[in-house]
Amino acid sequence: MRVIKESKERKNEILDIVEHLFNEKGYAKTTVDDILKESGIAKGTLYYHFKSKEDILSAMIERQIERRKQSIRQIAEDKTISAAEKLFQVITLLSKSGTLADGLHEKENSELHQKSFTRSLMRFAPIMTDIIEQGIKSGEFSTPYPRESVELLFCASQLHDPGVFVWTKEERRRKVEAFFWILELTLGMSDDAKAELYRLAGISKEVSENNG
Amino acid sequence: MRVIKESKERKNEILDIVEHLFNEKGYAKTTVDDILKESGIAKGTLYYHFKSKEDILSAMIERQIERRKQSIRQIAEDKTISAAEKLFQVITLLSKSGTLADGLHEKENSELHQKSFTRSLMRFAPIMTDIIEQGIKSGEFSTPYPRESVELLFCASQLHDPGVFVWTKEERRRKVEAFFWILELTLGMSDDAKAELYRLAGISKEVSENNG
DNA sequence: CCTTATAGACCGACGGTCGGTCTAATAAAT
DNA sequence: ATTTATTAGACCGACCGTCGGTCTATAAGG
Repeated sequence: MRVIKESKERKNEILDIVEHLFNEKGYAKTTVDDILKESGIAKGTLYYHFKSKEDILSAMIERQIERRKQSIRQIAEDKTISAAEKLFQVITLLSKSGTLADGLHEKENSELHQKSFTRSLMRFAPIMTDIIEQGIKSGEFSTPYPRESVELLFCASQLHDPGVFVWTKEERRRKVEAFFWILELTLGMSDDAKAELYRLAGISKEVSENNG
Repeated sequence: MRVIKESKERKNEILDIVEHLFNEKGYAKTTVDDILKESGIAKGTLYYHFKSKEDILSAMIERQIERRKQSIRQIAEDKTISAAEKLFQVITLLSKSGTLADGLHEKENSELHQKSFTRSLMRFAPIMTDIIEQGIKSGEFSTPYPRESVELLFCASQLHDPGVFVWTKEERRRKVEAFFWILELTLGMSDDAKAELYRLAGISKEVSENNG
């Protein structure tokens, strides 16, 4: 019965399970006993590793963010592609599965959503700002407020999160269009950069369509 | 002890009290018993008028939104001022006391915040879009996406909500600057409109300074 | 004028859920 | 031998929500 694992390993195991549970039933509706049942550990064990249910949530979000941060950083440091393409890749990455946790169409997940949103912005914005500044140096972009533009775009992405707002197909199409339009405008994209963005967006149109 | 009132009246009385309590302690940390104690009614009475704690939250938010909607509509229908000034007045109105409820510097108010945010956007955006379209007709603004621009600006206002993000004074200054810059850009403001906006923003600079 | 009835507002003890604590025993690792 | 990880689950207390019953007002019937 008794299996001993390193704290790190056990923690990750628990986080795997709550990630699954929270995304399925939502944070509030997942009880601690659910987590226990699913992971087959005792209550004492859970509270040995985490100090509260919310602590588990924070840890899960932090882990998710850290993973994405690595992916984003990798894109940002890629020397073989333009800033415009980097930006596009990051947007694609983030729009996959909402900005945050997977498929929480549920309301009531405000805690998860809110926490994930603010933490993501704080952690991703600096890297994305780097990308914009690379683009400014290379002449692709031109804006007096790179950081603030990134933050704005980040906020705007909430509009496309089906867990927050529900739109019709047509509304969604318009909103995606508008998003790209605002992107060009606020970043002051050069004609070349625009062309590249549209080329990329054209190729993988699924991005905007999967997102509902 | 027993005082009998009409349902409407009692409901409003309760909503007055929860408005106060939720803004002071937050939704999650306010217990139903707190509401009872503060309003001097019994539990059964509360649940006679509302079906759940969350129902109370919804009702409170709905009432707040309805009030603001009246104010915004009034501004939108004012025939004596320009669209630029209308927009400015609406922004001022909304930024007063955050986008939503007053002074919830607390985290953990995600429920209140989230609900209020989405409901506000859905209810206010149409009226604000009207204002933009008036501005387009009068030549003050020019944009292919009036509705989407409004939504974007609305989302962006979260960045200035001290209950969501905490910035230094300098950061906040920059963000307000950036906000106005993006406003001009996305709405395609004419030089006249820009000038008017800056005149108005200059006069009541307190707006951006009170907001922290 | 005096009962009787009906409805709607009101009451508060109680039930059930859920997060979190505590204890006491135990096994593996160092 | 001490520390670290684990187990099992009884127990606690805070909370939300329910339920049976009560009070008041107004109206109808005698």
